[in-house]
Amino acid sequence: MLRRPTIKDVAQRAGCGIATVSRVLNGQGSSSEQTRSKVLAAAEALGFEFNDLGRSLQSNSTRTIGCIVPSLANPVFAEVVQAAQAEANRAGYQLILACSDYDGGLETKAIRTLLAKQVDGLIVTVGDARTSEGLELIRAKRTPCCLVYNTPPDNGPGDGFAAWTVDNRGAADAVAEGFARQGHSCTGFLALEFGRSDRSRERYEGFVAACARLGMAHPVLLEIEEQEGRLLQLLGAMLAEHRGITGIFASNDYLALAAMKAARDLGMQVPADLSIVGFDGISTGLMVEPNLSTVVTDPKAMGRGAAQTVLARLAGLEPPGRPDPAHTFSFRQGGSLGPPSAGKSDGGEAATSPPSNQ
Amino acid sequence: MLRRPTIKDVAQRAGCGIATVSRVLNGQGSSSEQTRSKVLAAAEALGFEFNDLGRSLQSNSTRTIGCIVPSLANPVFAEVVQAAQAEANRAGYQLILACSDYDGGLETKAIRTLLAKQVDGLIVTVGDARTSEGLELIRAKRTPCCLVYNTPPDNGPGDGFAAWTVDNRGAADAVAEGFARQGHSCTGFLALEFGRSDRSRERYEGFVAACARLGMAHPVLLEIEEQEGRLLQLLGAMLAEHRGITGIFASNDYLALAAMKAARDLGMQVPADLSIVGFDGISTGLMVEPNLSTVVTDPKAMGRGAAQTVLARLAGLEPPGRPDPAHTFSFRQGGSLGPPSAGKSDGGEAATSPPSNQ
DNA sequence: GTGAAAGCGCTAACAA
DNA sequence: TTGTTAGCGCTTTCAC
Repeated sequence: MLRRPTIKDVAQRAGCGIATVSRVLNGQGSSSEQTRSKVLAAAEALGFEFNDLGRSLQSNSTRTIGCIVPSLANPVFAEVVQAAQAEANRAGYQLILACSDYDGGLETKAIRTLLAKQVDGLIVTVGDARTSEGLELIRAKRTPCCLVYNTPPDNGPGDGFAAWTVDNRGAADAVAEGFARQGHSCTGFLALEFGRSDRSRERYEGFVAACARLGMAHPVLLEIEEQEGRLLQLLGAMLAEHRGITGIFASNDYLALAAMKAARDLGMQVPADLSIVGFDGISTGLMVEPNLSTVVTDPKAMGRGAAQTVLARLAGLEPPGRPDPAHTFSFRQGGSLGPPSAGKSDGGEAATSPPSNQ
Repeated sequence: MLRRPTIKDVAQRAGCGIATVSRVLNGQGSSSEQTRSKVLAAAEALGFEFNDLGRSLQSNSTRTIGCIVPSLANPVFAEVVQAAQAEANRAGYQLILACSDYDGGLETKAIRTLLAKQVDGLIVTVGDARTSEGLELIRAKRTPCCLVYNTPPDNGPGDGFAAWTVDNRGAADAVAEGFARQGHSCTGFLALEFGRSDRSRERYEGFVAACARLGMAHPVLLEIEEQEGRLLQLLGAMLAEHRGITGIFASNDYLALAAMKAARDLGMQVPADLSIVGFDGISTGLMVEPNLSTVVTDPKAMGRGAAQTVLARLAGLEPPGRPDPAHTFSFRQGGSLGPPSAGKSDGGEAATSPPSNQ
């Protein structure tokens, strides 16, 4: 027989009813030592394991939490997921993961699928909390949900959702101040999935506002279109085009590291010819020379916090308190941020490489 | 009413039977334009969505594939997962992910859970394919499964499993030859989760054998116990203890990068005082100075291949052919591997840390 | 073209 | 202590 044994098979073999099997194997209710051992023996002999489908259908709970992040390629989300999973497991829940690949369509589809699978809760980073269709679905179904790294807007689908997030604007402010302190004025904001990430947008907007406040030039938006191998070339071309810039704020550390490499390949010195600041605080940033200046966040705490929030709601308990926005990040000054070299700070061009004249 | 609408509610509202609703909403069987629109309207009005639990229980298929990897912190596995997910989605399957954290107990538990959830197939990297309990469970249940990065042993639980993997021994061979070509003899093998990873073990064994064959000294096994922040310190201490070593083969790129950093902090030059070779070929290895020498693998291809293999079995088709072992990796020579400096090549210890004289 | 009913594997209420 | 039974939401015969 190829069919997996069911509780019925066990009951038959043990010579008892299925309810008895359920009771014994679940350790609930009472049973005589007699039948206990008979059931145990039968289950063992058959290699019986419960089928969660039946159980979940009956109990109206899957003990499962869905998790959706844009990508696992970004170690930040990998950490969020790992931390959330650890927390969920501790509470006897299983995490089901899906990636949206920064694609709104996939995001909606993934949320729909997880909802159909009757996940008990959801931990989600959406592309844009103001417009996400998926969030509408979650709200309609009233499934407990916590956002991660998204800021819930005052209206739109994300409104009213719990969230563990980073104060992107405050962080961008700190970065702008870092640049100002070193005497930079002409800066750029480098982003990869800009327009598909509300985090990126918030960081950019915050940076623009802070630069204005500090009397610096309006930052240039440096948007990278694709990836896959060509990233360094694209970055190189972009840097070559914007020689006037003395400082770059990258929307994540990976991009920042790539920019450092691209600059080096162009014969530029970091930070003398170009200062670079990242975002996230991934550990690799500490392994390069010079160290990466960056905004350090705590993705583990975010993942854990979000999981606890959902878990608490499932258990009918008070959710954990969230950190003060000002403590959701810290600015780490590293070697990649320094004063611009004399020739560059006043908008001139010290490092002329091919011929250029801005 | 808080309860989610079921097919029954839709039927009631549309004034028809549940079978009709099922047919209309699934687009199967025939139905009059009349009832069609009535059902559609009712479903729309109620915001009805199917509950996969009932469907799966009935159809004996969840259109779900389980995936278990040791950790997402290693970008290699993150890529495997992303690729496998993309492939599964293309075929209308959803990936359910779990991480074992390099813990055998968690690994078994995760496999048990996924099996109980009735995943249709499994894509798995286990700690050790020779001893994994989880693989026994999978085999007992006859769930289609493909290993990734594990080598299926000739006996033990993993025996007979399909696998997409890297020729670890061959790769270790190439690394040893790389060291030999540069004149190294005293080397070390650096590993983090050694003993919890059969990949690591195979790489080490292959390296030992190759060094012997090439007339080099027996490599020192440099095992790191914990992580979390203290990694660089531990590495530093370890490097300081083994000054005689001129080359290190790290079991993954992250460790290799960390070792480069630790060496630099000790005032050592890479590669003059210490050559370093990694494993995996993550992109960050190209962003440091000097470039990381490493064994480049193709985790995306592994994930995709494993998914295709499982999917093919589910569809009753021929699985895709796997690559020739010799083409599962390529050795990339980078700046982190060079000839040892004169003072060090003959086993002495020229570089006595702080004060140094080469 | 349509609906009644059986049944997927399980739990829980109720009877015995 | 134990077995019978209803029913979770769905698909799928099989009559009508």
